[in-house]
Amino acid sequence: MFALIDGNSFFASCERVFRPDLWRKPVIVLSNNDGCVIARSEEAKKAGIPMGAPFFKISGLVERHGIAAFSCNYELYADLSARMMACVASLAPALEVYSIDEAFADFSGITDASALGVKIRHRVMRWIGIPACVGIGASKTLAKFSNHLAKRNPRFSGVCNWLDLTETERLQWMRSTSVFDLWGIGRKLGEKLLEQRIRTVFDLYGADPALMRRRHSVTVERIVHELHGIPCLELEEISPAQRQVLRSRSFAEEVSDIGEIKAAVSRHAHSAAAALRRWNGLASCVGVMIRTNRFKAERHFGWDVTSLPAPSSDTLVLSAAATRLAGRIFRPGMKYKKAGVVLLELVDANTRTGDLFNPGDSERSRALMQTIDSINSRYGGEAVKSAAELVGTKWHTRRERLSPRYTTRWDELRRVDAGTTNTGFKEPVSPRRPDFSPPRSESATRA
DNA sequence: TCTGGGGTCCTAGGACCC
DNA sequence: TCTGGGGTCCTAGGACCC
Repeated sequence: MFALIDGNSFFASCERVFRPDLWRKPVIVLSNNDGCVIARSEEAKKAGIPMGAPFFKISGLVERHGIAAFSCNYELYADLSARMMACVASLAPALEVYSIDEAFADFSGITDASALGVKIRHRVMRWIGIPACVGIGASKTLAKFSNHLAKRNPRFSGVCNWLDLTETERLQWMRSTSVFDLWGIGRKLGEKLLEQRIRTVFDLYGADPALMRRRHSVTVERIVHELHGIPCLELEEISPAQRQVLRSRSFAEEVSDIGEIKAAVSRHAHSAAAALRRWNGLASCVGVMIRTNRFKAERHFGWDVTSLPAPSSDTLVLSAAATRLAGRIFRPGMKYKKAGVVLLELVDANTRTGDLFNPGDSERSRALMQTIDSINSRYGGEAVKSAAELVGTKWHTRRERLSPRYTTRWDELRRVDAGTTNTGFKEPVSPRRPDFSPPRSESATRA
């Protein structure tokens, strides 16, 4: 038996944790460069904000409905996510953290799964301040589907256990849900299924698994089995080693100066190398991409890869290779809008077989990287950076609506002045959620 | 004016091996 | 005249996920 625990409108909910004045108000979170909508609270959905909408196209709607719009505060979300996962793990030890806002749990052998689901949901709300839903089923796909139902139907109160439903209810829910809403069915597959008159989850449930494999792929066959409660996917408590690290960002403005392009590439190389060192990895290859605005007629997509003499996690080595590539693919006169760095063919530094003639990163390099990492972890990600990154500002990312990193920076802590009248900390105007409201003392402690 | 970022998996086809 | 069978590895492209 599997459970799927999923934070509701996760990024939007994170923005509300320290802003009770925004409870029950429409909230949206924007992608990097304040580009598109990537998270919406229920109220924002009701106001008609579509997922993925470019911000500039909906700014009228935002204005009219008084919607609070935030730049993406990834540092905050990652920290609240880690806290949420630890909280879930306190009740469900066998956990697979599937994404920033969801986790699968092994519920096998649990006598009252629904009660445990309710308990998890309440604890996550009480301890972290994030509303979550729980779906329970005999396969991951059914747990996902149940979670989907729990999110959309108030009658489940946030927890849906497929095993508790009657056969009639199950068929009803499957008949009334589009096949596009299933985990693993995207736009293309959904359209192909539609051509064969497979419209609802029920239609796919009734399809022949072997035929689905022949017509589509083994993944669709698995979904059919999983809908019947035959699990084809296991809980992966230990995530397999990462195969690549990619860092890329759009620029606030178009850039045609090679110095500025190299500054951006250098930044991404530093960030990617730091990510690599976090799990003690080494990269054998480095790739660089630069791209003009994809919505304009004049286009150039530059891309090249190089392999290193020896696998490395040294920021200086990786960044030198990356900026060299950038110089090679750059075309003078083009206006670039995005740059990225990829680290490929990753190996684990602990288990790698060394090369007699190419020892790779020296002791000195390792010590230097360790020092940089500890300074950056204490004073913020970019406290130590390379001089190349100081060139230009057009390539910086636009983030005009950024909230404080309440939980990871001392100087951005939520400030509460006790005993004064004007605290800047507004109590929620509307009543709180009745089943969730934490006791006053606890919410004060959290803040 | 303005349009995101970071991943993985599966399949088909070609190259190559014995 | 006649020209097999079985396998792996790699890559590109497509599709999916959040």
